[in-house]
Amino acid sequence: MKPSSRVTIRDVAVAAGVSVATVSKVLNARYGVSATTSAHVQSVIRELGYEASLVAQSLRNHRTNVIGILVADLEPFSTELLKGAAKAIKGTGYELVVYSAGGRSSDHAGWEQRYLSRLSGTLIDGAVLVTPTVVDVDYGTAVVAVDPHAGPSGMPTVDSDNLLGARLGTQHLLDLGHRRIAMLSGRPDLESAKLREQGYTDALRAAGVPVDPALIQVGNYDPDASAEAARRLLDGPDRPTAIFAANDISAIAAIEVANGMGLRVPEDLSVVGFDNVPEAALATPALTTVEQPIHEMGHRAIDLLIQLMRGEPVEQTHVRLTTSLVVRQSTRAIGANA
Amino acid sequence: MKPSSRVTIRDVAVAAGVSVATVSKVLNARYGVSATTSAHVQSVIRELGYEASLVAQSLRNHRTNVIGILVADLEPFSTELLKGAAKAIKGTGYELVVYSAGGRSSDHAGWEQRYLSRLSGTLIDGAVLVTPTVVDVDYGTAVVAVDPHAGPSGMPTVDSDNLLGARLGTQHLLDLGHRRIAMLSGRPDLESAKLREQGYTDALRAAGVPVDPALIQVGNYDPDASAEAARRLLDGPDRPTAIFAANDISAIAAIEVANGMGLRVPEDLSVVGFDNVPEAALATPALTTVEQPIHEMGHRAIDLLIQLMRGEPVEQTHVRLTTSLVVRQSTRAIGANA
DNA sequence: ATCGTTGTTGATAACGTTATCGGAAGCTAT
DNA sequence: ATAGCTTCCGATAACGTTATCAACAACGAT
Repeated sequence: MKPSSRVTIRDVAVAAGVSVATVSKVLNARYGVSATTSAHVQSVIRELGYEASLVAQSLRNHRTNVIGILVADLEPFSTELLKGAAKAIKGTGYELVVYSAGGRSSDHAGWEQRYLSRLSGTLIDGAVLVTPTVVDVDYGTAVVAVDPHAGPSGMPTVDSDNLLGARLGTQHLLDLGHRRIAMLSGRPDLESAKLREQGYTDALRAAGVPVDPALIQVGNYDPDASAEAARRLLDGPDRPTAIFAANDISAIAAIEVANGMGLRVPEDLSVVGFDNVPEAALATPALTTVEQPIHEMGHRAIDLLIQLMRGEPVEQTHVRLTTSLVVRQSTRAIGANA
Repeated sequence: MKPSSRVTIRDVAVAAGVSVATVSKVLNARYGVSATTSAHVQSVIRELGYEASLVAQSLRNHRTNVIGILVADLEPFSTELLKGAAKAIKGTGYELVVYSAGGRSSDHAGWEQRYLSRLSGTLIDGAVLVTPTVVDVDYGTAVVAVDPHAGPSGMPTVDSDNLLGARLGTQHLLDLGHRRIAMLSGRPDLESAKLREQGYTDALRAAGVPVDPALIQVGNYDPDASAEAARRLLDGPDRPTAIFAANDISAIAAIEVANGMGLRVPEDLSVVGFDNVPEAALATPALTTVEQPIHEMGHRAIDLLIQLMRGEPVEQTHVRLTTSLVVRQSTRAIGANA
């Protein structure tokens, strides 16, 4: 009745009256143990509820059967990705560990490098990095980057067609008759943000609508910064009639700001987001947005990683999935009445 | 140019021309290293990109600063819980590890026991168990159970008021005039499922509506089993006009079955779910459901766990949060036309 | 009787890290 | 000059596990 400390392999050995080496052999079904001892040891293992320490195992054996998913934070995008990854990992025999330092990541770029150094070689056999900032390094382990900040490079990546998606989102607003369309852009240092902004300007130019730099404000993919940027956009004299936001979180923040200023969405202002996280559908009004197939991105990242870990040849190391428009209630034709 | 293997503390020591002990002292800011050596070692550390192995550290020091969240699978409920937990952990200095064996858990009950044995003592200082089946054991580590299968017992727990929630959901259907209300129940071995079923029967009895055992079918919290159960319910001659499902996944499965049979929701059949995961709002029609404050459950679980780990006195070891009804589009007054 | 073979078991090193302890060197006070 | 003190550094054990190798017994074959 004092199971206060872990039961180790040594406890099992003592209880069974054998050496730790023998217990280890039984555990790993190694040759060289008599049937009777094996049975006895197994019963002791069950009795004590012994389970080998993952940590000690992985320090000794450099192969664990664990895949790590390294995220800066557990926000909607990364948790959706987890669902897809979890589905992909079923039946593969691998286990999944998600690691997050919980927001401490903002202290410095290169968090993924630190996490990876801390975990790779021991604990995990391979890793999926979610929106990493550094991808040009040669890590020791098998690694796949999802939505990397610098775009596809040497490292295997999975991302989606940000350029197309931004064109679709902007075109949707153009089709509804909007001409003063603002952009709530993402973090300027990230490839995805650049592409989304470029898709926006491309669509405007193709439609013959001049691009007004004053209508592009940085929201940094962040709710607070986006709220401020939205305030700047909506406060001016010549207010835009629509906002294309670089992600759903920014779009939702913009809607809140608009409501606070007495503007109704979509009657007075149309808003389009990007990502299609579940929260987009929960917003009021439900958000029209550009969908990234996040589940599939997680699934494909795991598939690709497992191929790499097994040393199998991979047909393509850069997987790009398509994006599409999801129309909900936050957009409306200009001038249309309720 | 051969960073194929991990850079260890030994590599740093050699490169800096000191012993591993000294490097360790520098890393941990221990007393007994001159300022000049310390600076030199630190520069070498930066240069090599060295980061201490979490595994080796935790094997040696039994205190890591890592909290584990152990889940059977990464489905909507547990991922929502993660978001709340992630918020709670910010600024506490703890890191977060989510562990899942990826569906392998179904092979045997007691997965939480195995996971915990595998990780506790090493790697994690404390754990949050999500819907564990066994809670009466005295684990060695600090542990908090969320939504435990057997209801609150000796172990600290966080759950929500399932009984009240089920009454609310059923009452909503009664208020809409429904009398033949079916129940798609959960896994019979789980406390939460029992309470939800009891809330359903309580509400019916209080309204003077007889409970028909044929209208209670086991959906097991599982989409496939729920689809079958829904088929049984809707196939009969005296079809129910409403279904109260034990969770959102079951409810969504039921809606799909109804659609497949040519029944429209909510015109021909009203459906109420339980949980209010984001997927509920994404369903068509958007699901009326009983909300559990899942984010807050995750937050409170982490708060409680950290208190326990720090040995602080806790006011209450069993936290129960309230549930509430969220009305969306999947329910309608009986006989009402579109 | 001796040898080799087979079957079974245990002692030990190693994985990467940190805490403990002892020792070397430089200094001050006698 | 020597004793004592301080400062700095390195050797080593230990955490829990597994692979390697040696030891040992029993046995049949020569």
